[in-house]
Amino acid sequence: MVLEHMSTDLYDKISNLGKRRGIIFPAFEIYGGVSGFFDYGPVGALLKRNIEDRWRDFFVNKEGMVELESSLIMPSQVFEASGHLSHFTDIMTKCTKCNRAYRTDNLLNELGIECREGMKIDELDKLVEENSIRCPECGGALTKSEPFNLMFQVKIGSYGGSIIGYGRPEVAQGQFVNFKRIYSAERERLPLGIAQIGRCVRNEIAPRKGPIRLREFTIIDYEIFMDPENTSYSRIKLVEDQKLRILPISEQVSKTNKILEVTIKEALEEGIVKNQVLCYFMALAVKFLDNLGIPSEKQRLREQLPEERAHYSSETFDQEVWLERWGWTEVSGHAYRSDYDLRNHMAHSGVDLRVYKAFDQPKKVIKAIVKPRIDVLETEFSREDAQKIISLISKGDQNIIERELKTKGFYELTGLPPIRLELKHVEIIMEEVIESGRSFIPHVVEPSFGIDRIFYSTLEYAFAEKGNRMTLKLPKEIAPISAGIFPLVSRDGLPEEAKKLYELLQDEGFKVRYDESDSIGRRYARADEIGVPLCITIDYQTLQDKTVTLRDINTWKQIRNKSTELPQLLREYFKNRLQFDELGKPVEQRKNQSHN
RNA sequence: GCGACCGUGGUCUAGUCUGGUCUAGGACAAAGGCCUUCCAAGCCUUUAACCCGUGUUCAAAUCCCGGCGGUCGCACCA
Repeated sequence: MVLEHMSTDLYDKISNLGKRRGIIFPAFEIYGGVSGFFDYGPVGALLKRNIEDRWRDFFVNKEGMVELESSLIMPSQVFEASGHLSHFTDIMTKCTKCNRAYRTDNLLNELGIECREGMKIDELDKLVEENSIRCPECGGALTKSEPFNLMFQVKIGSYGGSIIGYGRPEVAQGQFVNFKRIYSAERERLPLGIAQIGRCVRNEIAPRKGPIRLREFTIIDYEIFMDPENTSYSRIKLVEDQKLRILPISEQVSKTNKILEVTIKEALEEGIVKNQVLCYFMALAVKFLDNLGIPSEKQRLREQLPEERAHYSSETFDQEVWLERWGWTEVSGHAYRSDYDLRNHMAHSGVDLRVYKAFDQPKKVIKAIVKPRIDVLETEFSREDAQKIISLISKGDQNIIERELKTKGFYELTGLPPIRLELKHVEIIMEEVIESGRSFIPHVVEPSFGIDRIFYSTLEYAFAEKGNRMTLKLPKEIAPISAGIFPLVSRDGLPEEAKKLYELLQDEGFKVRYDESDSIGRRYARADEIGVPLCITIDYQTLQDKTVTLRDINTWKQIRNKSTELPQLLREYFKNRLQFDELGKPVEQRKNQSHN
């Protein structure tokens, strides 16, 4: 989608506002800036924190789940196990003539030369040479390939013997490496959701699109560990009828791109979404953004095409939001990660990360015991090989060996070379044992949110203009400042009275701002720009009866009530138990008399 | 990383083609004061910019080169 911006668009307006009011702006501006880095100013930091707290409330507190805060820098072993070291490293080649850079494997694939995943640099270069491949753009010769890693590498420790670490490109690995500890601290329950809000770094080649694609950003990764044999989520009953807007693979392949509007119940029944847990949290994600003021009709859940999905994931959806300049933009991803991560950490660390779950009742299980017949083996194989075979049998899954021998008549032992084990080589004894439970690696459903993108989307949907005035119509729950406290004029004791109320509300835990400079209208306008939902004005009547006026950011309506009532009333108002109109008696709109 | 276009106070811009009249003009914003009984009123004062670095020239915001940054397109975004 190509959008022409002859005039300033929403992004321009928001980046101006962001700079002027200390919301969000490019980092290191005094040194010319570095692309891919943005800083949050005083107002932005508050808003971002409120959005994160909102997320906590939705996904952690209300779901009875837990939170983790793990290290940003992790040793290389973590990323060897997670696959990031191989997958986040692109092997690139450059044209010596026009300087264009290519991923060597992509270049080969495009030219119909097959190369398998994880090929070494030498092997790729050899293919380039053998097929005498040159720059597809200008025909120039290509350089030797070099690895380009999207992860920031750091040396841990300063003297010799330091170890290599990386800045995490996602926070999720923290949950996996700490799984065992948290699982036991949380009394060994499944499903167990472990959330983490944290900074991540990726050394992107060419970050663009303002705060949409950053080199340092905040991610919320939420790992929901569950028993693969029980992937139901009881709370789904509560939201069955919620509508989801889904763009399935089929609609993308056929290029019709029609968004299906289905209830959660239908989505699951019709297999549009296969995993119940995944579906539940996607629905919650839609609700969450809706709660931030991003209407659900401006969102969609796009199913990732098989080629864009991670190889271990059987289904992945992106939650996308419509942004004026960039169209549909991913703000969260929802992936079924199977047991991939824990399995790999288990293999690399050697630590058993399986969980044990007792059966309701101990079960009688028929177990096969495969006993090698040493006499037969030794006549057919050398003594050494026979020993190897015996060892391999004992390490293998006896039930599987038994089943294969009985159905196929042989079982292939994975030695080098593979050895064909036949029924005559063993004696099979079926034994009845009592098992009280089973061990397994939990499977994981991962909703993952890009907070900076959600932050920007929230601003875009809150932004409103009235004449030459701008207003951030943020939901009051996430407003950076809850109320502005203004004396109508800066004399006659009104400032003193206003400051009393300011301190009272501060003491009561509200985020409030006091302002007495310029006309009252100008102060309202300033407050509107940073999304202050309520402006409280102290006027001459306050001096007589202690009542103040409250003005609503959206309607400009005013009501009047006693200032001593405010802490209680505001608390209810910000919890959404009271509407603005219920905060006091309406005030007639006044005309400005002084300016006539 | 490649290509095109672009970079002037806090924000938006005029000026760049055709070097000097620009120690840079305007609008809005901001700070201080006066005034002020409800939606950016008015008056006074103040702050404040040519992205960075070379070069060409008597003279550079303006022209050349390099860097950094931005937008768009391509590529990248397991």
